Amino acid sequence: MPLQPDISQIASLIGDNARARMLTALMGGKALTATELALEANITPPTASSHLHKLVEGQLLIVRKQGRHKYFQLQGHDVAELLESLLSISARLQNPGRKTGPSNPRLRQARVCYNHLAGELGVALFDSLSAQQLITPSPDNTQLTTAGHEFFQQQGVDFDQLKPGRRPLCKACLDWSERRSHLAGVLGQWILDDLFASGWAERELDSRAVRFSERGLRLFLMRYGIVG
Amino acid sequence: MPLQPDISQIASLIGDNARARMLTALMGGKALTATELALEANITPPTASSHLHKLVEGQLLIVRKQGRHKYFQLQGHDVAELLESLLSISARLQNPGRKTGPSNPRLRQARVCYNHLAGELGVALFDSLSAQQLITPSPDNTQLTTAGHEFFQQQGVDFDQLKPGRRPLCKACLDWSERRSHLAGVLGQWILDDLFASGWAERELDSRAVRFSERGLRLFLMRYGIVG
DNA sequence: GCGATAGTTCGATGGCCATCGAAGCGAAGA
DNA sequence: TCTTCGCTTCGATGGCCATCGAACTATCGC
Repeated sequence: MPLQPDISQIASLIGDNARARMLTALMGGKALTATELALEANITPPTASSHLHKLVEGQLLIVRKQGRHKYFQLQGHDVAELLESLLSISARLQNPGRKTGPSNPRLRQARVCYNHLAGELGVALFDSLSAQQLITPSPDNTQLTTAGHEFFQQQGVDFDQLKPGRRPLCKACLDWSERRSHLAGVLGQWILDDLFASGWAERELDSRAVRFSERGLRLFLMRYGIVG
Repeated sequence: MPLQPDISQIASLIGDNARARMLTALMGGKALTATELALEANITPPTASSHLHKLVEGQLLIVRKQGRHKYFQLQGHDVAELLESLLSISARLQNPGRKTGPSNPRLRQARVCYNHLAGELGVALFDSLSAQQLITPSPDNTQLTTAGHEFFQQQGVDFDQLKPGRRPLCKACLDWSERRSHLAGVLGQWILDDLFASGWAERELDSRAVRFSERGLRLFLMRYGIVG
């Protein structure tokens, strides 16, 4: 039993370029297969297999076998949060001053952060919900107000079905491009899922970017009272 | 200008055992010299010099030259936060289930987290301030209530002198041993500094542990209304 | 100035590990 | 059953990098 946890183990897992690319690819929230991840990291299947084995061993990924495919995904929210904070710091250090965030406008506007919406729109959503007093934040678990509860119930959220397991309903997640909070947690996940389900937006195939349809964007802004 | 920031650079800096030990040593908040850090990491001065050069280059550390000594410290709060979250995850993964936190009771009870108080006492302090409505937390910058403002003014805080620069006055920091919040930010720093200044506690020489005197502990608990 | 101490530079060494090609394995599908 | 596809295992290769000893520079105390 160590006196202090060994940081270097986990850090060195992320510290390899190929593995880092796999992990950031998995920040898109979708489970990806071994070959897809090999493609993403620009390495051959054998190399990828070795890396993935280590990542699973190190408990950063979990794997699900399905037929002859192997689907990998991030182990959990805390891993996603760690990656997000690494992205945040790296962005700041590598873009000295300047405008923060990715040059790719699509990524900056809206992207998936593990299982919820991030980017300009994600931050705007969070701000709007705060301004309307639908959420009342607290440090560890951001709370939904009674007004917020009512609001989301009207939007079709079944709070009984989103059984409050160990995951918090609401949670503030620091956005690496905007450096402000966006909404994570079960509710954040519901909002993103709902976006896709209602056809207002769709995932881009090979990236974390979220593409809104023109109509979808309009309806999204209207529903959540986002101005600007 | 990269489409996504390169995580692996920073992660690999932390991913070396010797460097990781230096960084965690610097979580104590004190600036340390090159030889002290070499001692801490169990390496010879030349090796340490090479590592420290890389850490400064990578903007994780800043260095201050003083005579023939070179004092190193963490570059800033975000670096400290990144390390803290790494500690948190590593602790969970390496102590499967079981009781969280370090086995060293001194470290568990009270330790320095960069520049503020962490551990059981740090968490208890945060809870007590919350319960007394002296702080009212929000996700990005935890606010001081008017009652809290008054309270700390009585304790001798000169809010004019703690000029609100870019750093927030209050801030919730996730504790890696307790998995709950403790108080960071300018005010968190003031509390720790005050602890040392008033002689209620002192740093242990070679670790992050904070040693309270018997009298100091009693006064500390009383001042901040901590029960238990 | 002269020794002592802090830190660096240099070069050599060694080990770890990412990488790949080739071969193996297992599941799907025809 | 044979082929194809997804993934893994094995072995070999190469490169990067942590490490140290020795020599060097700089600063301090005297």
